[in-house]
Amino acid sequence: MSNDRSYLDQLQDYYAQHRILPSYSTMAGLLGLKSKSSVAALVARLKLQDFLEVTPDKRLKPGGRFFERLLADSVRAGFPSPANDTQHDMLTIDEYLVERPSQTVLVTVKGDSMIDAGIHPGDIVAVEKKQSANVGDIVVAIVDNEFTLKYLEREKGQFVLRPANPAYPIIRPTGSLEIFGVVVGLVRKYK
Amino acid sequence: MSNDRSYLDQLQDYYAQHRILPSYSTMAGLLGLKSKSSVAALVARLKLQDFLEVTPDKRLKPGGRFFERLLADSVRAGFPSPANDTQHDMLTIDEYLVERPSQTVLVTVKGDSMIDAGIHPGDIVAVEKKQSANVGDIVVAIVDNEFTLKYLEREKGQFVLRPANPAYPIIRPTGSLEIFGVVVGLVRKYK
DNA sequence: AAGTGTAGTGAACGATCGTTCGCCAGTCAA
DNA sequence: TTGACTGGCGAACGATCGTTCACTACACTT
Repeated sequence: MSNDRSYLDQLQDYYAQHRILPSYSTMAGLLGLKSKSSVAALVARLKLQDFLEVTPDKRLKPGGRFFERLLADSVRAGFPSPANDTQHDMLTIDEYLVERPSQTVLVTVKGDSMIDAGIHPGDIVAVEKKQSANVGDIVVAIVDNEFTLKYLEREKGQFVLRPANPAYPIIRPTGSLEIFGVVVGLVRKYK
Repeated sequence: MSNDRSYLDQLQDYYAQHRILPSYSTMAGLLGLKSKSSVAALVARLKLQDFLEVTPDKRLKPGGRFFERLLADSVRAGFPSPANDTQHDMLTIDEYLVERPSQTVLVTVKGDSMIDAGIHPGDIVAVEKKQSANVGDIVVAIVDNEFTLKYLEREKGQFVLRPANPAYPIIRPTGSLEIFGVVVGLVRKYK
């Protein structure tokens, strides 16, 4: 039923507060239902719509569509136009950017060698640590014992590091190229 | 023990995958521990360090520091530094970027009118809602009932909206200028 | 060598979990 | 009016949960 929508809303609120899903009985209390079996039925319905899933060990977890926000939320927030392109299926920026926390490090950008890629000095990039990268990726390589942020490109069968700034030279590493990780995200704070 | 750190890493990875915390027994399997009581002890330790908390109904949930990320120095801090002490710089992206959550909205950038400011289409800007802004700020204004992302400038005593792209014209609003909010942050996800 | 503290083990226990089933009330179409 | 459908209720059930406790193994002190 369409009532499921408001139930889902409350679940989303709970999740936003606690970052986990409640048990069936606390769900019942939360949603105003008086029986766990009602909750079970609701959960079954939400699972069918991909709002909820279960882990391999049968624990309840948010599904693919769980983080969809209602258009009404935006409208309520005072948006003048019903532009759906302002929608975000996102709760926190961290979870949006970082998929493998244990392998991810934040690095403050120094210098303007990647300025044409929209990466400014002072920006913070999220770097996922791994040795392999694809051509075209923005990578953090280790050159002269320092982090270097560049495009990874291939030139005559060799990997090179290309800055996004014509004032800087392409770096052609002698011997092997030590790659620290791949840039998966960027964060900039203004003011 | 410093081993707790690697346990926490695995917990964070699990959470990033599933968006929930596992039960003690699946934790044991995940971490290579053979007893739930080991997990209980670990959880108790992590709770003391504010990495984990419990909800009012005694469910385990991520704590305040659960989403902290390592902020590496540009000079080779030696990320694989295993035993290096606990005192690394930590940063929580959301707290870093969003200071007033209730007043802040995320908006996806459309068009390339701010490209020279390093704001690309598809990027997400964090907008703090308020009517007042300073000259030089990047603001979200409402023009013709649509959002517009531009620099706020002053020209002959009048406010104007200046794009960061020579291909676009400066917008000189007729009458008053309606400002939706000020851009306080930018987020970009690669790949 | 004895003592102290710190993970980790393994078993037991009551509490809580999510499931299941029968039943009820309202809605809607035939 | 009947019958099918839907959402919710309440109770019962076995499975799993997290806790607790006694014990082992190892690393440091002193």
